[in-house]
Amino acid sequence: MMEEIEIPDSIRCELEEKGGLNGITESLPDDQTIKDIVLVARALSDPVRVKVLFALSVQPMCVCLLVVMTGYAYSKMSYHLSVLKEDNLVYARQEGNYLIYYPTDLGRRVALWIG
Amino acid sequence: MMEEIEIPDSIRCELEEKGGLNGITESLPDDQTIKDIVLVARALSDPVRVKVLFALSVQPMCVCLLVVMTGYAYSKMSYHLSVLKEDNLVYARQEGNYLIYYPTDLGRRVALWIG
DNA sequence: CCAGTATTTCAATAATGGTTGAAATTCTAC
DNA sequence: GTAGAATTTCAACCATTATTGAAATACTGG
Repeated sequence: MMEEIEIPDSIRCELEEKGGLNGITESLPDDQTIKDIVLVARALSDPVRVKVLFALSVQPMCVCLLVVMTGYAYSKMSYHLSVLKEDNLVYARQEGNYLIYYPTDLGRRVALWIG
Repeated sequence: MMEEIEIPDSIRCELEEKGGLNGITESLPDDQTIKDIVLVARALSDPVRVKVLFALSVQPMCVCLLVVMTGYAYSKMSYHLSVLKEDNLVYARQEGNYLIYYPTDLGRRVALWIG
């Protein structure tokens, strides 16, 4: 994959100093890292999920509290929790009749991070 | 909005120390902040956009280079650039026949941030 | 003004993600 | 084991996002 391609002079110069397109490509995060970033980004791409992640970082909660907090129906909340869970930002522990959701380490870091 | 709701003891106690649901709700980021987070997250929720943002943070480029770098068609790349642009992570300047894309300050910060 | 190159826009389609309400699951307390 | 509460799952539907190829735009050099 070579640069036999017309590009403006202003760029050609800088680009060659950096090892051309190949040089730049090699300096980028690897595919797995990018995948991980995308997963977290997708989990945060809905306002209720961001809110829930922040809230759980302050205080672990059962679903019934999250339902009251957001005004969402159980099934809707459950869907959004499943997205957060799949992407490893929260996890749940059963306690009696209740499921209590907690942020994972990653979830806590992300919440701090963007807060 | 009150906590006249059944919740497990293990939570009730901690929760009340934190001012109940209302206390927690008030400690969360405001709606505008959450909206901003969601915008950035949506922009990063596709691998090619993440890659492009990183690459531009190393070296501003015309679209033709991004097309070579990714193997994407122009129209596809153009679409993804428009998403990054709308969400204020990149901007473009015309130079002769070329459009050169640069990261915005926000874009640069985000790239550092998640790198 | 003409031809050519770089890029965007558009409309149609495909894919993914979110919402809904009802039914299923899992636990508890009697 | 039955009844009841908390939560998830499911299928159907709606909404948003991504892909495609063709046509439009905007610039350059002659």
